[in-house]
Amino acid sequence: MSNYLDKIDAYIQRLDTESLVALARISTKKTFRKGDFLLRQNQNCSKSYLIENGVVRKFYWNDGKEITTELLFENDIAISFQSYTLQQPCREMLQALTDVNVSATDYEAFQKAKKNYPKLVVLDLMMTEYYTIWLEERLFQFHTLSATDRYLMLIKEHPHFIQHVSLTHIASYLGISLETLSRIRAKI
Amino acid sequence: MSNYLDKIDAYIQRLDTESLVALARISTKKTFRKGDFLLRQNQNCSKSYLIENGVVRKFYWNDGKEITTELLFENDIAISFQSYTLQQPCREMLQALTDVNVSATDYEAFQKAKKNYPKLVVLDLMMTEYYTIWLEERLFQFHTLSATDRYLMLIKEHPHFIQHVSLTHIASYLGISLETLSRIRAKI
DNA sequence: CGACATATTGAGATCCATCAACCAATGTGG
DNA sequence: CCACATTGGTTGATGGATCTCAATATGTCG
Repeated sequence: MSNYLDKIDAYIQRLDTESLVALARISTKKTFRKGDFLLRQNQNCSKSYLIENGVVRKFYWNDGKEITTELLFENDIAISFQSYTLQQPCREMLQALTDVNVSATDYEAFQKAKKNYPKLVVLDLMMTEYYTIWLEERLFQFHTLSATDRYLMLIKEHPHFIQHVSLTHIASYLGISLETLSRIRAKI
Repeated sequence: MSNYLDKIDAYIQRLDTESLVALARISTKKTFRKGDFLLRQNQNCSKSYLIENGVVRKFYWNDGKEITTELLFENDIAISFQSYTLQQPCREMLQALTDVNVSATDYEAFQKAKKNYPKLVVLDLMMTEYYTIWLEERLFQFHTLSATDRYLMLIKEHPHFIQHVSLTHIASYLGISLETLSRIRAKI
């Protein structure tokens, strides 16, 4: 899978100057403070945020509880996919867990740029494919792994999560209670 | 969400003749008998199958059990996404649950066609986005809903599933045991 | 009919959530 | 600088949801 990230990276390197300039022109640097929202509930997700440094969490409210669905770090792209794609109000919010620097790209501007620079459509497709494969893997884990196995998988695949994110959010991300996570960790 | 299917459909209707012809030229009708495999484990998923009629199930083996991940009907596209996209051996298999007629499109031929007909890239992106949003919704259900609620959601959103697919496969699709599903149904 | 797949039901075990008490670290106002 | 509140994490007791194993229908097809 990280091969595929390399492939996307290589594709960007090989892009013609015009496409790259067009992309740069619609992107702007932004900074968020710890606790700030990049995207609030029920807003339209009108921008995609490429994280340059810092940590962002994606979550929604369900039954009075926050459910964390994604933890985003350097070089990850923070969007609420459904809201961004359909340009509808979002269920999921994006919040900075640390101070965060991003490169923000406007949805409408990107759509226009894709019309003029078809290679950006290919890029969009590749990035979407990458996210889709990630989703499939995550669904696989929920479908077949126990709480303990999901945690073991997490520390194997994303050891840095533990250092940068509270156990409360990790537990929610794994779909288990904080108490259960605490017990799993104690037992290992 | 079905709005988005309409949007994809409208996009296809508005495609220029050349793109449509190119697409038609790389697609062939095929028939599978009940029980046949459209795709076997560890094969490369080298074709996408647009189902014209019949039912197909996507599943993989885990810990000696079949895990059903998707149930596909008329107008659905049957592929193993990761295998298709990365052209790697697949974990998931595709099997016909009934006699099935499909329109099969070769992966390589489609990649070439996309180079010559950029609108097909847009189409590919739209279909991928649709699948991705479906995956997000499914993950949401695993993340937050109980077995009973997942079943209720299924009969609400996909009432035809019950008529065409055995409870054994439905249970697996919902990530619960056949016995639990049976009890849930008895209680309602 | 017999054989095989499919579904139901019961009993017991296991996993995990919930509720509650407690602890440690950090921050804040006086 | 202390008292206290707040946040984040641990631990224990209990109950509920779901799984597993086993027995028993029910249905289907040669």
